Amino acid sequence: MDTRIKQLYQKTQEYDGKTVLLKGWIRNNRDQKEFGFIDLNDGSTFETLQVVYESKVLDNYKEISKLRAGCSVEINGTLVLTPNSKQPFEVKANTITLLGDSPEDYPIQPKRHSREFLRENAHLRVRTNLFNAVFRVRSVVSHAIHKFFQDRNFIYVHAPIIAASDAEGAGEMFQVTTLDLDHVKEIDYSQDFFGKKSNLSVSGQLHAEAYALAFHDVYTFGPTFRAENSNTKLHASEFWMIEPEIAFADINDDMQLAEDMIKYIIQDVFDRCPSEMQFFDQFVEKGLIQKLKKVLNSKFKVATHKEAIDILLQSGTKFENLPKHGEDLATEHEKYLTKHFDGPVFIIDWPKDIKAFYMRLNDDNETVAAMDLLVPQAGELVGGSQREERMDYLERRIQELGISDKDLWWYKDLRKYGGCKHAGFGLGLERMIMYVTGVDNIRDVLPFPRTPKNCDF
RNA sequence: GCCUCAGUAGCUCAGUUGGUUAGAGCACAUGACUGUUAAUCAUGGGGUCCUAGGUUCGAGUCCUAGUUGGGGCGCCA
Repeated sequence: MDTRIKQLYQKTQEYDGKTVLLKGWIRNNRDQKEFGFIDLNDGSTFETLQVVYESKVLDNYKEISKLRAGCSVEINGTLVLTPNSKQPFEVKANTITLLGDSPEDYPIQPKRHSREFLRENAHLRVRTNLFNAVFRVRSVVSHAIHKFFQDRNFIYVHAPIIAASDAEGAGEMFQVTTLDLDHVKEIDYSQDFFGKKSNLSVSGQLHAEAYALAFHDVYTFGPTFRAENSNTKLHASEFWMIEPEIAFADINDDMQLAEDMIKYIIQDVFDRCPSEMQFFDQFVEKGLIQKLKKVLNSKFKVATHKEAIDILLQSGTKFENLPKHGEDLATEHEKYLTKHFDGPVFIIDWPKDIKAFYMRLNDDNETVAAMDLLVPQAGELVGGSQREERMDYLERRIQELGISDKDLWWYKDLRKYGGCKHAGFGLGLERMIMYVTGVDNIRDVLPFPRTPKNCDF
């Protein structure tokens, strides 16, 4: 039975002097006259293992010394402690067998590559330190999110991925159809698969609300699709979102939940990915660990939209877009605000005209109980609101915004039957990973990113 | 969608005012080396200078179009 390198790091003393069988990929191979060193990675951990091999032990020494980065090998050897060396232990090989060769044109070399080059080799880039670390953290963050909610008795809801309603008024959607578009002359949606026009989901929120009004506390966690022609470091056409929804709760409960969740995720990544975090801190964003520790130990700031605009107006900064009461924040405004507050900041009480129909109208009749959490680098990390639970208010907003409500009858039923105040938010998984790792491009935290004009792999 | 920058060896890049045979580091190949760890040292091979067209005695360099990628902004939970 083969051993994983992670086990060797976890129980080094137990393996001292023992024979182990390892399978993995060569990261680097340095040979000398009578002996050589292989840096082996088997994917079980960020760390590599140094394997020492000697000509007097291996009968295939010459061949092994020629193996290049990328080769997969099987190694039978003995673990020895090396307390005086750079690495705590190494494996002295008894036998090394080549399993899969790697020709000299293997794109991943033991050197620095540009992110752009690695994006074009998305199938191989995960073999580098950076992407190995990013995608292990992505897995750990995903698990942390489930742990956080499950520990709090939240129900995990699988919202549908295909939906007919575009009630949210969100942007462009990917259409789903089985019509033979190459031949159909006039499109008749009643002849389409669902008998009506359907799209990939842009949000699971409305469905989550239905389940929150039965389970009290729920969350969704799944892929989301946006067909916007957005070309930025923060936007992808396919990404993952987490959308908790809590009943008998208001906007303050909502913000508290978001803050607790984000801190929980950060702590869990610190606990489970210390090597990865060290790597990010050293090579991706200097001071990352300190920044996140500070976030863990401080209360998130809160400012109303009006206060935020005032701060911008009084800043003396010349913005390309003039900050204005009642209007949305531009990217440069968000950046200024996160710098001003020196950490995550909730912007609350947004003008109703620039927010969605389902957000609860405040008593001033001008603003809604919405909150956006802004963080440096990842921009809008969380967006949420208390939902409008009052039927008459909801119907008025639907009318004001000219939304077709024929698909919303079931959503309104949630108010008609046992309605209650409730709230929720959406967290962009990729933006969370960007924030935690310091990686500043969303295309580098998605395994095979989809963006406009790019659906390779 | 708008603006902007770039494309030179497998990778990262340099390339002067338009001038003779286009360079470096890493990688690769061969060799040296009894503890390397982004090993080191020596030698060597490796180029459709993104594509097409144009200006010129002469284009990697200048012009036009296309294409691919980066960045900024917008759109956007």
